[in-house]
This record gives sequence, C-alpha cells and structure tokens, in this order.
Amino acid sequence: MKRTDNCGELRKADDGNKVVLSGWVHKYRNLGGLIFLDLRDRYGITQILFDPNDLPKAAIDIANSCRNEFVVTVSGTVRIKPEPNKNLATGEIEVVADNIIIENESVTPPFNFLNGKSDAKEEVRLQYRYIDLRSDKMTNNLLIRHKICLAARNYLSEKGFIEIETPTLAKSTPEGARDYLVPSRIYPGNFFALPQSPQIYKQLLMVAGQDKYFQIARCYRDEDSRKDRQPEFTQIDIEQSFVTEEDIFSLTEGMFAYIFKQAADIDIKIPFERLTFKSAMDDYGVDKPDLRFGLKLKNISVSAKNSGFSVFANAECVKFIAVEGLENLSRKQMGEYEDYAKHLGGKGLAFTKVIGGKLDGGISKFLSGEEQKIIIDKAELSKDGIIFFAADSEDLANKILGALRNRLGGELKLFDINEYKFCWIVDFPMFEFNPDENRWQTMHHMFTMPKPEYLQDVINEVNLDKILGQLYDLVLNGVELASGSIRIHKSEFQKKIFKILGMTDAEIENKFGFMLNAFKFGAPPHGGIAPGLDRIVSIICGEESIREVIAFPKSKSQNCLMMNAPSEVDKSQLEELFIEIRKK
RNA sequence: GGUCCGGUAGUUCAAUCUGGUUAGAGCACCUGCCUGUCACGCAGGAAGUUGCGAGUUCGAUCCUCGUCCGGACCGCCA
Repeated sequence: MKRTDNCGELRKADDGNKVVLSGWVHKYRNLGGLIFLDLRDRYGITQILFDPNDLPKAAIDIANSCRNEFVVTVSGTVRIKPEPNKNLATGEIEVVADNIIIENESVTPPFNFLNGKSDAKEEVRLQYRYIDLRSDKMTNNLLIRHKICLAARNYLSEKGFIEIETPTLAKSTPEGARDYLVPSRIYPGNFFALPQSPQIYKQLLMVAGQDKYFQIARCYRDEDSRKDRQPEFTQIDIEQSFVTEEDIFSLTEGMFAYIFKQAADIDIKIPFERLTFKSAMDDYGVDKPDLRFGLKLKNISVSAKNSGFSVFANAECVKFIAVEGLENLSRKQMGEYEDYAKHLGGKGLAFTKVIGGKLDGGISKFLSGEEQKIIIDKAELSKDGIIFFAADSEDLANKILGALRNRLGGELKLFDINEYKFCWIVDFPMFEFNPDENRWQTMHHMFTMPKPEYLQDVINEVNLDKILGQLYDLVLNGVELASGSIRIHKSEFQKKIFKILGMTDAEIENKFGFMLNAFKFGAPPHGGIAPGLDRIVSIICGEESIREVIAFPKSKSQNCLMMNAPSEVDKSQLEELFIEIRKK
C-alpha cells in the first residue's frame, strides 16, 4: 500500500474516494466496537474509522493494538461524517478503513502534544527533539522558517543578487567575539576559525566583481547564550557594490515587506522610521528601542545639579520615566522593581507618585516646589501615576530605565502583539573607548566607513569619540534584527583604522595582509547588511526564544541534549592533531 | 565569571516556608467494560534512589554546604 493523500487534505469533495493514508497515531479511541484512530502527518490529522461489521477480526485486532505514535498505513474510503469536527481542517470527513498495516511501533512517548505543542519542559523537549518537532507548533515554525528563507532568496534573486557559499573553515581574526577553533591535522598547532560572519569573504567577493551577493549563512560566536542568541546562528548576509546607505535601506525594506507578506501574509509599512543613535539612547535608553509604546525617558540632569536632594545633585545624569496608572503599586512590587534596578547595577530606584497633578510620597519630600514643577511638566501625565528615577552615570541611568521601560511595557501590556514597528538606527559613533583595555574599539566592526565629513579626523586621529560611521541597525519591536555598514574599500584607509585600534604593522600584515592586498587590485566601493534569520523567524512565529525556531538548537549552556555534544574524543584523534588535554 | 529561579512517578505539577505514620493529583501507561467518538467515557491497577554527594538531626523531599543539569538576567556578544 502506497499513500495517495496526506492527512491534511481530504475534504467533502473526496466523498466516496478510495484512499491510502500513512502517518502517526495521534490518538486512539476504542469504543468497544468502533475504533477511531486520529492519523497525523506534517499536513494535518484525519480520523480513521474501523467498524467491526465491515472488517475481519484480524484487521480489528491490529487497529486495537495501535498506540500513540505508532506509524501505520491505512486504506479505506472517504465518507462524510454524521457530525463534523470543527477543530480539524479535515473534520467534515473520515476514512472508513478496509485495511491497516503497522509500519513501526513506538514505545510510549516521553510527552504528548495533543494541544499542538509539547507538554514537557524545554530540557525534555530538547532531549527528544525528534518527537517535539512532530508537534503542530514546531512543524509550523519550521515551515515558516522555510518560507522566510525562500522569500528572501526569491526577492534577492529577483533584484539581481546571487547566492554564493563561503567557507566555514576560515581564519581567526582579532576583535569581536571569541572564535570557535578547529585544529588542523596537516599543520599541527595551527587552527581554522569558524566564521563569526562571512564579512571578509563577502567583501572580497565585491573585489571579485560579484557586485550583488547574498547567502543564508551560518555564523559562529563562542559567547554565552541568551534566548535570542546561541553559538551558531543564521544570517541573511547581503553585500553590494556601488551603493549608498539609502540603497541598502530601500533594498532591506523591500525585502522585509516581501518576507512578511509571503511567509505570514502580514503587511508592513515601508519605508521604516529612522532614529539617530543619540535620540534612541536619550528617549529610550537603548540602541534597540521598542517603538510600540511611548513611556519615553525624560532627562532632568540640568535642574538636578542644583537640587537639595543630594542623590540628584551628585549624579552625572538624572532621568526618569513616568507611568500612568501605577500609583497604587504595592510595596512588594516596588521592591521587585528596585531589586531589578540593583541587579542592573543601580544603587536603588527612587520613585514618587503623582496624585492629582502633584508629586506624592517617595522622594517628593526632598524636592523643592520648582523641581517638582519641572518634573511634572516633563512627565506629561494625563492621569495619576508613578515616576521612577535613575540618578547615576548616563550609561547606567539609560541601562536601568531602558530595561525598566521594556519590562513595564510588557507587564502593563502597553503594546499590541500583532504590531510590527520597524526602525533604522543611524548615525552610530564609529569608535568607543574601552577603559579596561585603555584603547579604542569600533562600535560595529573594523571595516566600517566613517561618514565623509569625518574622514579627515580619522586620518588625523582626532575627535575619535565624535566620529560617526556609515553604519546602521534595523530594529523591530525592541529586537536588533540587522546590522550593516558601508565598508572601507581603500587599503591605506583600512590600515589607518587597524592602527587606531592599536594593531602593530606586523599584526596587520599577519591578520589582514591578504585583505589590504586585495583592496589594491581595484576594490569597488561597497556596503551591506546582515539580518539575523533566527530572530526574524521567532518574531513572525510569536516566539520568545530563537530555540523555538531552530530545528536542533543548543541548550542555554551550549550542550546538544539530544546527542550529548560536545563530548570527549578518542585519544588517537587528539594525537593526530598533536593536542594534549590539560587538567582543569 | 556573577545574581536569581527551578530539578519530586514516563510527563506536568502539589507537599518543602513550619523536618515526623503510607510523598499526592492531572495526562500518559497497563487490565477490564463500552458500536459515533473526536482531548470519548466508566471501573480498577502499576508506576518514586524526591538530580547527585556530604553535613545538621532521634529522624531530611523539606534545613545547611558542595556539585551537576535546565532556564532568566548581568558581564560577554567587532
């Protein structure tokens, strides 16, 4: 018996047809005489009926022995059900079986997914991922991921981009994340690095005249995981020659509009809003603001300098957020927010309530009438509420209030989960000073071109903290979705950047000689962007964690719980690689 | 590396704060009954190294310490 249809496609119109279905036993219901099997495959569920009046006992016995997750093939006739099941797409029909074979039995599964998603915790789901992926939810997530990839490929191909693969055995480069290293057998003591991104390869493809490149590329970064980060992840890597920032913006906007429409039938508004890095930090405290709700940060640093409240007067920066309708916050809840602020590095979380247009309680008694007026004016509350203050360094004030803002946005349900608020963050600084290492670092990566008006400052190595780069992030609902820049394409200028970052001539030659050399052979101006696929998929699927949209993700602590990797290897393998393991 | 939360039956949870007889429940599993269920129903049953190791105690699932595993956040992530 070979299947003629899948378990999700039979309808009323198929009434009377002879069919063969194969799939997994989703649920069995033995009524003593009649036996119902819900047969499931990737496409859906179809009810199979075994009627002892029509079937030999042997067939009934087989049906009766079926248990959850047995794999069976059934032949029979499509019939319209007396009462339709509105919960199933195939609910108007059933298949009246005339034969059944068990393709394979199953031991009792460790968990069930009758409601469409697995009813076990993540640890167990990851251990038995091949079962977890049978659920509706995971099947759908994988399908959406596929549609997104397909849409990206089709869109970019249509625009003249071609997909070119680049090596995953690459070279370790300084800066950035920790590399995953792969020992070389042929060159003992030497290592490949798995690429953190195909950055250098794609730039060299531009030198190679390949003009418009993309790749759905796996990237590797050996850093601690988060719910939106794991050591291997996927980027829609894009690079193009002879472009401006504006070209990349419109290409990317078009691509996202196409992806959202094709993969999820969602219409998004383009062009996207744009915010400068500075305004994002000022108003939202983060460089990836969630624009679905207001709750902007307000700055009272200037007036706070003269405050009688020493906590304000002594702080470099005093900012606040004013939240309507939280004036009845319990002491316990307040304590939780305060702990949260402390966890983020703050000394505490000052607050005052706003009742009837006046500050009330909390720190209000330390503030003069004039100060209170300034705060009330800036707060712009239309009803009673509460104000949270952060008085600290500017970085810390932003960090605390930015995080608190996001938390409150979620807790108070200040946004519509079906809304998609994209924005570009532009005018990033090129460099930031690393006080721990006492040197300058690049904000994005080392290959970013400054804005033209700052070229001379770079050459002169002056005002480094003021220099803005031609680099941009794409943010959606508070998630950094993509990052990109216009690149440096001149050898000498690139070398200048390396030097500013503190690299010696020898290091430059050793690490990037090949790249600087390549640029001498007519490198075209170029730029690009790299949207993170996992994050795009997780947002479209409504998932909190990218692990829900990766078929076989690593656990938080970077194990594969299914195969138990990483694991020790044979001594002989290490010997071939001239590697000895040192005791910890 | 740090802070916090969790780990009890196959699984999801309860009991732990306030140590004490036999560690409970839903789903799953097993047996029987049941001819229109569709998360079928009914009756019965089996199922536990309370993650692991030490300590305190007459007595530890419960308190303490260590350790392992999972998760959230900070650091980290050009």
